[in-house]
Amino acid sequence: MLSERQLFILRAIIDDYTQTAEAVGSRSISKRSDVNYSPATIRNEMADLEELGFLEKPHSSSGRIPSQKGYRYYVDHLLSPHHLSRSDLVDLRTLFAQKVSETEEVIKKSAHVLSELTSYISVALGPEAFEAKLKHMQIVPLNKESAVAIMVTDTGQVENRPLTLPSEMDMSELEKIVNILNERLQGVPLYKLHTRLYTEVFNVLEKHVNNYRSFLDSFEQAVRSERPEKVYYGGKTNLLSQPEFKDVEKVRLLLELLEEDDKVHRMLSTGENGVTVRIGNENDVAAFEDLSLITATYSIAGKPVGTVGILGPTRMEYPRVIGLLEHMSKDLTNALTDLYYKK
Amino acid sequence: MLSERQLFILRAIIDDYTQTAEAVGSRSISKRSDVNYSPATIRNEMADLEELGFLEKPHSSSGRIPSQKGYRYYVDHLLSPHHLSRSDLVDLRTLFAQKVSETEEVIKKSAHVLSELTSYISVALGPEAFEAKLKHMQIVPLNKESAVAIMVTDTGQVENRPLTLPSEMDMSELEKIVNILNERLQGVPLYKLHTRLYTEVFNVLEKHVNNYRSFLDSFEQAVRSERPEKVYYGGKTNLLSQPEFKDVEKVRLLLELLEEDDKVHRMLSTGENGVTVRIGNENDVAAFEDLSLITATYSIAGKPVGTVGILGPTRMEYPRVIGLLEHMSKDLTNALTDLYYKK
DNA sequence: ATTTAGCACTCGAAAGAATCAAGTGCTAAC
DNA sequence: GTTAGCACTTGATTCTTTCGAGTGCTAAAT
Repeated sequence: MLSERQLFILRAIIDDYTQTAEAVGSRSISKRSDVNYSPATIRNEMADLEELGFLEKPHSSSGRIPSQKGYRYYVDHLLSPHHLSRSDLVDLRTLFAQKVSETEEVIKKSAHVLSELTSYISVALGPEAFEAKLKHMQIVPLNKESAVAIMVTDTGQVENRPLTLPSEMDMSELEKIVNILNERLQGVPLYKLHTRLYTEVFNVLEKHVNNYRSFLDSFEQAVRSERPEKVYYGGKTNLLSQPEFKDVEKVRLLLELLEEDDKVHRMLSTGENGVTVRIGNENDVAAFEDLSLITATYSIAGKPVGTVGILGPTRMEYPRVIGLLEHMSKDLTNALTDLYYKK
Repeated sequence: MLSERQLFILRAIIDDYTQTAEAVGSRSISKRSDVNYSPATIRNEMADLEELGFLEKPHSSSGRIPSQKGYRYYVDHLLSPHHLSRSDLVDLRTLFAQKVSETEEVIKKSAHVLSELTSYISVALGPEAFEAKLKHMQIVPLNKESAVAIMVTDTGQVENRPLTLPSEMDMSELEKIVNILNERLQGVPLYKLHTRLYTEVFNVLEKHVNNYRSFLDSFEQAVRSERPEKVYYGGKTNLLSQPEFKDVEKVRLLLELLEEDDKVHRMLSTGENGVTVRIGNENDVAAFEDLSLITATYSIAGKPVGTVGILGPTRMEYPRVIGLLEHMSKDLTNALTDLYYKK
């Protein structure tokens, strides 16, 4: 068990290092006005903390920096529930004071504000259209051969897919098909559409439409084609000002990773609900070695649908970032739920 | 006027520097098998070329590098119409051999292929939906208050905007409105929609619909809200491997600029048709000082609608990149024209 | 039994000096 | 007009030196 004083010193070192990015020496802590121990005493404690794995030394005669274990302890045990500063609150409030009219826009803006506020990189996953249910379907023919299928979900998202029409299909027939599709598929989640097509629609179509076979094939393909999930970033360049990225090679590795949306997507959608903190190697990605990722989920009508997060150096301002994300997550949940379920 | 030999030397220096990124000395040129002059002779010519402004020296005792004027001369006068290498052609052909089914996807892929092929950054502007004409309009109500307006253009693009419904509007009325809108607005370019609304639709709506006023207001706003144009990038991190970007600060400036889509958009949409080469400062952007931007436009049915480009170091492989872009521009034009206008 | 002053020691960062290699410009010879 | 020869310039690299911040340990003070 760590003594009161050890806790104090650990916290002091993390706070200091968070700001300066330089190893913290015993003297600089001892000089703080709320400290009455001599540098020597503090050195002894530091040596103990190092032995316990909470601190480490970049080289043998330097000050200490927190280890990953140190940060972990700090986040798990030393973090008082953080109250956001007045100005942070104001910034968040103005964001959500604007009339929210479209999901994508809100997510983008949230990511932007988060990165502005923190000077770190923010990431956001849009709400998964996938689970949403079909509200209305429309097929608009463009010419004899091609058309666009449009699907509107109950959450107001619009998906559109190009479609090839069988050569001998006339307008009235197409209209009939659309009616049948709407009748049979309303309320079906998008990801189930293509299976339902055969169980629900096939035989009805068979009865009423001549050329149903080739149409159905092309339609099924259009419906099936999965959209890769979108990842939104804010302030991708912010980290470049941080001293841990003075090396271009590191920058390249990180930015290359961030361009692979699917990897990032997998990393963010952990399934866990609420705020999650992953420090350094806990991310299982080499490029994140000295980065931490903090994520929070947001929901629509009680169902978690997306994630916002902050990617910063391991020495990031945990309390503030966690506070911000908690708050942002709540605001997003409210705004989106309002948007789709207001009566 | 430059002598035959001067032209040869200028070209040799540019070709060499393009590959090595190191100042070129007289000896290394003289050693080439197709050269019979001694280093001293070449030094004399180099001194003349420098005086004329085509070459410069990083420092007094180093070899020469091409100046911006040198590159400009090279591009304008020294470039033989470039034939693409077999492997480049193959890569492009396989890209367009796949069935093209959606605009955005094609543009994205094109950008990706370009950056892969060149190891530079590729940029692409999607086709402007703005000029396209309305083919069909649909309004899908989500609940009592909100709806989504969907506009399909004759080029197959789908735009959707959220909409607030007046509180006392029933379904039959909405249907009537949609019919009127379609009847009156079909064939109108999207960017003219909101003006036409008042000249064409206002008085008809007045006659047939009770609650037309507040609906029209909200609809007009939805239609007016301009979508910021999208810019697609490929290989944003490619340049980081180039020696001109060993300095993180430069990287930051560039990447920050690239995040401002509107600026990039303006830079790319010059109005000029065909292939354009802008070298270094010709771009009027500080961050592009040692970068060149080569762009080419692509068209749908003869009308230029978008741009693809390559951003690389000034010492880029001009002939190859120009060849690639010319080719890509033609392929894109064909693919997209096919997509929308095939009979 | 803690705490602290004192001091030798360690190590990286910064500054300076020495060396090297590539390349030039100029002069004089071909 | 061309070229060999040579003194000279300059950035890059490597090695030293110096400096300062900080440690660990011992012994004295509380």
